[in-house]
Amino acid sequence: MLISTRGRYALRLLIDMAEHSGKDYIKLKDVAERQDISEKYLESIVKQLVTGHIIVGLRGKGGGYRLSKAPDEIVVGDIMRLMEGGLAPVACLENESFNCPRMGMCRTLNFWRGLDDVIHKYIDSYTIADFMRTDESGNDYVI
Amino acid sequence: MLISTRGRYALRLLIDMAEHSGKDYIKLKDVAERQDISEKYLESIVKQLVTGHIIVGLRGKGGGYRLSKAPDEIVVGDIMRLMEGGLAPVACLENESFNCPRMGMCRTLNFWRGLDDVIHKYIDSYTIADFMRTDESGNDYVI
DNA sequence: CTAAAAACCTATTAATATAGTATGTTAGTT
DNA sequence: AACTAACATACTATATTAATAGGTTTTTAG
Repeated sequence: MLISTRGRYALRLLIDMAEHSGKDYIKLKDVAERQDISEKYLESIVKQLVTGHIIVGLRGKGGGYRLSKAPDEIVVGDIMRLMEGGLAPVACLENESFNCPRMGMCRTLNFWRGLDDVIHKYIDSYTIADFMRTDESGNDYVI
Repeated sequence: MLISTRGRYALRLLIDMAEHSGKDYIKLKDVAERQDISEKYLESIVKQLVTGHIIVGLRGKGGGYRLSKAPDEIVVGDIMRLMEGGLAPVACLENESFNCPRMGMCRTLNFWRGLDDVIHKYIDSYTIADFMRTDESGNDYVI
């Protein structure tokens, strides 16, 4: 599994926030309810997004979260890399610490790099805006 | 991690077998040594490849394994799907049993399907022959 | 000024997958 | 008959995932 619940939930959360953004801050409780995701689990996801400067939190009564930039500036690839801590399809590409001794002579390394490329290219071609409802018909489907 | 050691090792094993194939059957012990992979662990991988009709085993002295078809007929995508048991990048696409209740209204499903597509398209564009050494210079690199 | 609300923080846990290891048994060759 | 190599089954340590639990801090509203 390349993408875990953290990445998927983060995406749904951000789309939800983008669609419900107005003057007020958005409460996690509301998102959790609408998206049917455990509020407590969402908290840990949201924390990461705050650290990554994707969203901003405001404490206290009347507080909540808001996006730190426009939906069309939030690249899905950035969210996934943030939430999953990298997105390497194979261990060889994950980090420096792996440091495979076969690196220099490996026949398959470039193949994996190519796979890594197509994945990042794809997810970097989408922003949160691409997932938002474009009309007011109440149509929840993206065709 | 989309691809585990099983998928990676299977690929290296098949490339190794393709390059060392002659009239004799290839012994697992030799592949394990050349590739520096535990022979016992390779056994479990090889078992899956036999079941999947990618390679054929011959018991007894002088036995071993051989490819069941030409290297350029062995598609890497088929190997990965066999070894990893599917290759879904997200749980939603994995199997019928997951059966997400949001399937019908999910805003992100098509995005994940697209990701799934680019992954399969990429790995299906390679065969074992693409990894084999083309000259006799002893050059182990694929540029 | 106090109570409520909401973000923020830290620790724990059940379940599952991964990457092997260990110990055999069966079949076929020399 | 001895040897070899595939084939088979069971076990294990470690890590990750997907949460849950229970609390603390900050801020606004009444």
